[in-house]
Amino acid sequence: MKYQRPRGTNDLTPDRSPLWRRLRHVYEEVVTQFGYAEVDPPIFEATELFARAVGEDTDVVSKEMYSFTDRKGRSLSLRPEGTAGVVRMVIENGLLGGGGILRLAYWGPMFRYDRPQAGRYRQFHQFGVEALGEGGPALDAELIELLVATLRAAGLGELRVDLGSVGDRCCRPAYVERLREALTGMDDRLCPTCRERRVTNPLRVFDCKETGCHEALKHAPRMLDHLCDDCRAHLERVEALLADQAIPFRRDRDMVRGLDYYTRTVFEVHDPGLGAQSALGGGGRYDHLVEDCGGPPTPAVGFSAGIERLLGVVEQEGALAASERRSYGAYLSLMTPAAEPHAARIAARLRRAIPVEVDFTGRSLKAQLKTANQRGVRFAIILGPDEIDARSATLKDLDSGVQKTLPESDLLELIQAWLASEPPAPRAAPGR
RNA sequence: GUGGGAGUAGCUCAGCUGGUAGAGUGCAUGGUUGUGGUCCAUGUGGUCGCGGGUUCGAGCCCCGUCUCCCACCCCA
Repeated sequence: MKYQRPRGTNDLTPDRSPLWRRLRHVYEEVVTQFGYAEVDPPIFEATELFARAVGEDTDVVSKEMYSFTDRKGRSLSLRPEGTAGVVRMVIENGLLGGGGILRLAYWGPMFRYDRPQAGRYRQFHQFGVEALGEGGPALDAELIELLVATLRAAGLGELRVDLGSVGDRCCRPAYVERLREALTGMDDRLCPTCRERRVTNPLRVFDCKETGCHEALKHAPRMLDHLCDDCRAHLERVEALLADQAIPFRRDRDMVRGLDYYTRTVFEVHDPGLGAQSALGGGGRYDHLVEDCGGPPTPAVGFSAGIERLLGVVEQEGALAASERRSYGAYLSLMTPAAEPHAARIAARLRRAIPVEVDFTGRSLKAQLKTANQRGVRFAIILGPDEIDARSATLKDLDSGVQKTLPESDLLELIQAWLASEPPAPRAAPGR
């Protein structure tokens, strides 16, 4: 094979696109029901935006970005996550002036140079929401509820919500100091990178890849145990609201998310049946990001969810199984090229009501009907020399095998009559 | 970034101790003069991922490389 797709990318092939479209539809429905408006920032932005928003020291920024310089020497990067772009858009377009909560949703491709694995790709897709302008815990709970609602609407049953808090500007500095002290005590057991992190960004030691560091950190102090009163109250309020909505969750003291901008609430949703890459979505509060990016002080919360992973679970569990087949469509079989004008005229008329596919191949009628059957359409329309002469068409119901030749002007009427009455037997093959 | 498994027909896979590449499915044609799904017959199908090496001879052994899968880790 001469060309293959770049490592870690996927082709959305026709057999999977119907399911993809149904997920997209579920996302649109739920997001609309919760009052979120869709936005779509570009898939590349100034590298600096991501470095600033996500954090220079994070894995994502330091080694997973697809960065390039354009023809004028500017450094740009394919977006590794969605929040930074949305925040930039909000500030640049002055969307915060409206009062009330600004509720936004997005869906699109993200890029991270990572080692591919089941459920982990270099180009992957996320949908997510961002809610700006309100700092109270009720909004955090709403987002978790929205995420869970979407996953349930996609047909998932068992879900696990992990909840934590990374503190705020009141309690985090004190905790970081405490952590730094603890790290100093175990200096000899840390890798060189972590020894450096101890000075620059102690929180990042928690996502070190070295097994030795992992062991050493088992008993390091956790943010969750050192929250200030406000942060603790916030977390407990979120938990109470979730309990009230009958959303099962558990506290996760080890949760440290890979992006620097989070404050207070952080959460992830997992599917227990998924294996190593079990996180379907995650997010949290980011009360200072808008300000840090040059906007007015604005508290906010957001999350994103991985569509490929969701698709995997949906396929695996057979949820959303009913296929999107064009059971009401028609397949036009031409027995001679002379029927082409006739076919075009009929197709144009029928397409106002039903999907129509025309077979121009000149193959045998037998072969064309076989294809019609595979397409899963209800009707075949046969156009041969007799039909051309009489300006008629032969309509065949592929479910019952019944067929009738009639003037082309009466075709649509008969199709609609046949559609109104259920076919005698259930359809044999589901087609695609 | 680390470790393990795999790559053979469009698809799913078999291929012994190194000795002339197989099955199922799909596709095509026929059994049917202009009629699908089931069945039968016949046919079509290959850079054995790519590059190098060992050998009289490599799908099989060795080295390199690419890709996929699984796990660690991280996350979506």
